[in-house]
Amino acid sequence: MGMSTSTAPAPDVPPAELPPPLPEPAREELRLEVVLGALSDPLRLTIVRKLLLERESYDHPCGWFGLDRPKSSLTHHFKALRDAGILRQRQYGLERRSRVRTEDLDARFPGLLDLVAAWKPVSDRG
Amino acid sequence: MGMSTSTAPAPDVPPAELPPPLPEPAREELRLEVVLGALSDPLRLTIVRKLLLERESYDHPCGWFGLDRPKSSLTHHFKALRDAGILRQRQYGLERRSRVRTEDLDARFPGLLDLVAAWKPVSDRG
DNA sequence: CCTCCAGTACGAATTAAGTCGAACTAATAC
DNA sequence: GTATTAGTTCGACTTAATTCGTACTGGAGG
Repeated sequence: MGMSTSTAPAPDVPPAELPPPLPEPAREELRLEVVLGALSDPLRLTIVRKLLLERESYDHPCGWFGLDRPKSSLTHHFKALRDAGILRQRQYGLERRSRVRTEDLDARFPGLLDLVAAWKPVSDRG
Repeated sequence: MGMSTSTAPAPDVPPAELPPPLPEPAREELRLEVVLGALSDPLRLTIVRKLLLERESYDHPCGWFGLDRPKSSLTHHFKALRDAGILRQRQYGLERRSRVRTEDLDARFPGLLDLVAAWKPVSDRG
């Protein structure tokens, strides 16, 4: 824990100064109907759930999800999630990393993210 | 519970035998993405919220909500809510009364209805 | 410089959802 | 029987969302 220096900007755990978040709605601006609408899509549920379940490491770039869709489609869905206030995205060089705005969402819509984390897509219902 | 007769079918508190529910998905068939999609509409949120907050009396017919929309639009939205598994509807003579499937929804998606009950439309924030 | 790479921006095609009028049905009252 | 009433069904229209190809941007490495 005392090992601070300015030598190595680690790629996964960025040092104190992060790139600024891309434009996003403030916590008070979050609207339930918009958030629910953004989450009513299986692909986007997959994205958010995966971020929730595997967030031990830091933010994740768009390709990390292994989604079999063209890039322009992914841009569209990530933007929908960011516009709804569900994801925060930061630019790290070339890649744009995403994380779930858990604090804001838990504050405004408590319990909602638990539902997303518990969700299972149709293909793997047991 | 020994007071059964066939004399007085009360209009608001129907006796033991209710009309059967209109076709609806079973509890196990409820899908989060479908439920969220159905709730991502302000008018439908209004309907469900109103039912949740003023459910002291029994099921409510479509006109009770005082929604300023043509009847065919209301049919559309009530059907969307029923198909998603959010409302249960029963036919009482001419009118079709609705209630929220609170038990099923609380079982499958705990906390979700609390979010709906706490929702406020844009027009009356602040 | 040029190349590679992650992702965006634009635009067009498709698909889905919402809106609503008009005709209809079915229960109740007369 | 007729009239009224609550709600449906159909169909057409409008609007919004999704999908994705192509062209583009902007940083990193040679």
